[in-house]
Parts: sequence; C-alpha cells; structure tokens
Amino acid sequence: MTASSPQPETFLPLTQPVFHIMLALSNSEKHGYAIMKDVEAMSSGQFKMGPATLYSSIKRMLDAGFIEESDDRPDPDLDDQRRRYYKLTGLGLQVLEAESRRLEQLVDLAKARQVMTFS
Amino acid sequence: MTASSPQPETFLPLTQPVFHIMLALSNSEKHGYAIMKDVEAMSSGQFKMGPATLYSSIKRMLDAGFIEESDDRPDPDLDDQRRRYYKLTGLGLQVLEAESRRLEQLVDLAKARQVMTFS
DNA sequence: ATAGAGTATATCATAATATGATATAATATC
DNA sequence: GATATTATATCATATTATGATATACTCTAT
Repeated sequence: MTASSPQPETFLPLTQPVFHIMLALSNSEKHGYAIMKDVEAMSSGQFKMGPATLYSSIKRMLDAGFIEESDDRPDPDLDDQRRRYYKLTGLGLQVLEAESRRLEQLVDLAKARQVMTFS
Repeated sequence: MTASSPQPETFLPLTQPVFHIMLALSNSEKHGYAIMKDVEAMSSGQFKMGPATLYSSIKRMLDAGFIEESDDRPDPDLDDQRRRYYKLTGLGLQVLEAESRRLEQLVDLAKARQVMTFS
C-alpha cells in the first residue's frame, strides 16, 4: 500500500520556472546554479532564469514537497562546498509527469487545430 | 513584403491564462464568457478561469496586439447584445504557434527523459 | 601570488499576474 | 414574475517573477 496521498493533478498547473526546474532535475540531481544553466540550455536559450526566480522557486518547491535537498556529494575533488544539491521527491516526479501530460494534451489540441503549420 | 515586425518568439513564454485563451480562439471567434467555458472544456476541467483572470488577460492581450475585438455578430436571433467578440490577430496566431512549438519541445524532452511512464 | 572571469547562493524592492469576491444587468427557463 | 444562467466589469489582495545588488568562493592564466 504505497500511499500517494494528494493527487498530483491538484498541484497543476505549474508555473514556468517550476516546470523547467523540475525538468532539469528529472535526469539527475543538480545544484542551483547548474539548474539555472541547464534550463537555459534545455530550452535552447528560450527560457532564462535569474537567481531571484531560481531561488524563490526552489524555496516554494521545497515547501510544497516537490524537491528535497540531497546529501549525496560528488567526489571531493569535483565538489564545491558552496553547492546545495536538490532532487525530485516521489511527489515531485508524479507532479512533473502530470504536468507533462497536461501540456501534451494542449500541444495535441494545437496540432488538431492546425495552429502549428507544417508539422 | 508581408512584414511580421517583431519576432513572435520575443513574446514567449505566454502565461497559462493567455495561452489557453489564444487556443480557445484558434478555431473561432468567441466572446469572453464562451472563452471561459471553452477553456475549461478544452482542458477537461483541469484549467478553470474566473472572470477576473479572463478579463484582465484579455485586456493585456488587446494591448499586446494578440487579439482584437471583432465586429462580426451572429444572427440577431442567436446574438446577445452584451457580448464582445474577440479574434486572434496575425501576430497572435504567430505567437500561439511559437508557444505551441516551445511547449512541444518541452514535452518531447520530458518523453526523452521518460518522465511520462507508459507512453 | 594575484588579478579577473566565472561559479554559487542569497535577498531586497518592485513589477507583473492571478484570483476570489462582489456588483450589475440582461437573457432564458420554468 | 421568480430563478438560474449568461455576460461583463472591477476591487482588493495574494502570489509569483524579476532586475539589481551583495557576498564570497573557485579557477585559470599570468
């Protein structure tokens, strides 16, 4: 009986920064600055986040239980003591999945309505 | 020489209400209340908008030139004088397309990272 | 060693958005 | 003609986003 208390859908829609941060964390734990760079790279430079947006979003995500701080540190020679690593929680992953599906539905609708010409 | 002055991408990302409203207008002109109901239906009830969000978003979209008020009225017997109809402008359609593509990229990324299990 | 670029987190003050509540009135239904 | 629904509008507040600034560590090249 693996309880997944609140339904992930109740947390939707995610804000853009939160969705991007969660997507950045979906393949590996990352520290704040790495998330910031990753989001920009992931979105081909279309979505840029400054530190204020990043850290205020992280704080809210911690409070919401979407992410948690991780104690796993890389090899001391590769590490930087200033870093704080974050990872998705079980809830966070569920919410990310739900949001991805929601967006997929919207994209499908846009396609059905031929909003995206030539595709 | 059909100028499309500012690049649609510069307006991204759209906020959730704005994206939903534009998607609602993508298949036909609609009046405010119809947009509100349509957005809810379109999103299978996942996204609900109250009047404050609707009308403040509409105002911003008019200012941004994404939509414009339409003078086309339905048959007088089917009409309701209170209604104000809106339609996408050329810019609005371009922006909607750009945003749809942006979201598609993100969904594709989520899929690549196997965030969406069983699909 | 040290200067400078880049890395890393944090926070302040403000702006932009979103939202519940409420108001008003027309239209439709019973 | 009472009631529910449709329709737009706006106020006041809450939430979120963001540029700017601060602080300090790390890395590279000289």
